[in-house]
Amino acid sequence: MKIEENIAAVVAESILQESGQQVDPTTILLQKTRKEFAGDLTLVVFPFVKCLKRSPEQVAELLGQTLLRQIPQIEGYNVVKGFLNMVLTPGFWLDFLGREAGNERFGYASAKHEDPGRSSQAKKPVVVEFSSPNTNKPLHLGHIRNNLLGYAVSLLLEGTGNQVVKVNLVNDRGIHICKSMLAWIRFGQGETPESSEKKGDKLVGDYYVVFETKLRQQVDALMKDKGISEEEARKEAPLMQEARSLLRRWEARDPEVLAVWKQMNEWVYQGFDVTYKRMGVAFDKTYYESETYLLGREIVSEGLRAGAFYEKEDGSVWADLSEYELNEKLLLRADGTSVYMTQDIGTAQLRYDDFLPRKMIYVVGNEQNHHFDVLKKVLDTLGKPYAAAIHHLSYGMVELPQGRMKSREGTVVDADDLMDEMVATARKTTEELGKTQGLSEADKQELYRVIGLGALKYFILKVDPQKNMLFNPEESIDFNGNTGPFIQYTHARICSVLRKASPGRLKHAYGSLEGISPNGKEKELLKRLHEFPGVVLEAAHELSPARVANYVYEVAREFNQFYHDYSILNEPDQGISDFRLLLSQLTVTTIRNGMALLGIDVPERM
RNA sequence: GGUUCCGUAGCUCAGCUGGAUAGAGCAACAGCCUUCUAAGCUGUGGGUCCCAGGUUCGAAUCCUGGCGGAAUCACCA
Repeated sequence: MKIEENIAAVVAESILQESGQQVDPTTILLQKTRKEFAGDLTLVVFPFVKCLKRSPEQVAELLGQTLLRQIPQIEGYNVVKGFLNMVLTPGFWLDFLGREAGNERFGYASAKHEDPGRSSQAKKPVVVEFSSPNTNKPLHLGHIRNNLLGYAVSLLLEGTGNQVVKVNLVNDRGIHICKSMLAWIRFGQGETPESSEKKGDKLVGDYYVVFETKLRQQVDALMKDKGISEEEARKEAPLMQEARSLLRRWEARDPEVLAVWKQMNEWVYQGFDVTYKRMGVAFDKTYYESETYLLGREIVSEGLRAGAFYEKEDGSVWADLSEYELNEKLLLRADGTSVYMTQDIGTAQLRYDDFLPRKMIYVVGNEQNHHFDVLKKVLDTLGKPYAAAIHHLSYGMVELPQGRMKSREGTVVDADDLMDEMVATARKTTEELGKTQGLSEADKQELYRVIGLGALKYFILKVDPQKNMLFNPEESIDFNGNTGPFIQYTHARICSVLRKASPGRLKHAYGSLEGISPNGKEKELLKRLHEFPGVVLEAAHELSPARVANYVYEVAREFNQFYHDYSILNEPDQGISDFRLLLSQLTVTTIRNGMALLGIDVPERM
């Protein structure tokens, strides 16, 4: 039993004895003692003063005495106002260290879905959708946040015992890809990634820009010549009409159009693969909108027959959600073609049929909050059992100093470029510090990659997903302070110490903890490490990798303070030296596992 | 206009289900490398936690109302 539970039980019992009243277990609030007070755990006694009819100090004193008597791991206490600060025995902390220092999986939970004793519900997987790119443009900084967040959340859920299925939903059809196709057909002269030595997604993205540029010219001319509004001009522009016609031909399965479409998407996927691989993300399954929208269309038609939806005179199909304050929502156009919502209805069903998940998490920007409210309601209206299983993990936008990224203003931060820059900065900084002697060229390249990507990933993941975040391209991402490289550096530093310890030292050290009394810094660090499994659980529960990121930073900071003040290997007292070695060992595991849960690698040297 | 989210130091961000004197980093300034990696450590300055009420023994945290910002309310995705 955890000591916190033990204390809570004694407190509840004690209050029952004194007052005859049952206390609400949630009012027994144990927190770690603040640094400026003596003690390890603090109980807030204010909630109990009323029923015990005594002053806060008296209540704290009473509970303190009882706890001291009944719980052997408590060796003392002090009372400050309504706070009871308890001091745990060195033995408690040393037991913890001895138990976990050799545990490579410290912080991870056992796999619940493989546990035969678990309920069938707990064994069901969680599906996490992220990335979800369009095939007309390369990935940018916004996608980076999405991918890193989705991947880290998947790792967190896996790390806490869930079976996770990572899925990508590629939006490979629609007017946007037709625009790229049209521009390529009209102006491309057969250009291919091979002929131009461009990444496939970049090539297709460039034609999207060509389309928009040429369209702009036509629109401007139309507005000037005919004096019509921009909106009308966009509709009338020949290029726009051709793009529409291309879409219709695509939906009609015109072989010529399908061939171009297939070819261009293939180029894009090859490009995306390179980017995903570099980013370090991967998927268990990829859905394509071109393969799911038909199912969505069927489900909507069924819903219409069943009376869940209604048809307008022009033949379009709508859901009436006005009773939920959500207005009406189009589900099928008059010409029978589908919209985004139609497609999402289809994929939800497909996903449910494929995996029977207990939860379906969608990592999608907060600009789509409304879309998911509607989706859940529509599925609910259809009586779909999985409507309640849908969870929109809504995250904030990445903004630039001048606001959102706008392709028209050329302020989009390209994912590949950004990763290149980060790695280049990592190389430059590392070379300046000159600590890589003895590393092969390949090792060095790998190190630059690990540091550059670590800096980028940590920068993104340390921010609470819900919040918008700012990225300033003018200032490169920092490598000092609360950053990925700082944490990686701390890891490398500890590895260096562990390498220098004579072989077999660690094993021998487990036996020699008896009689050690950790000093202030050591205990701070131990207490911090003790929190790790709880932090991981909370982070998984809240789907917030930021919790882990900020925690790991605290660990690294506290280790560096300890490292600065005390010697590990040069400590003359063998017992203390062994203890510090184990402390370092557990710290390195915590950093490595914590970073791994974020999808960030840590180097052994840097 | 309706709905949702956000507002904490000059800047970027923490602050867990309400708990003690609100914390880091960056930037600025001042120190610390013949000792296990100085991408480190220490110190100084820096706050009306947007504002006003309310609930509470106790509010940055919860409620109400303002103010400011963002998103959304598409036959775009």
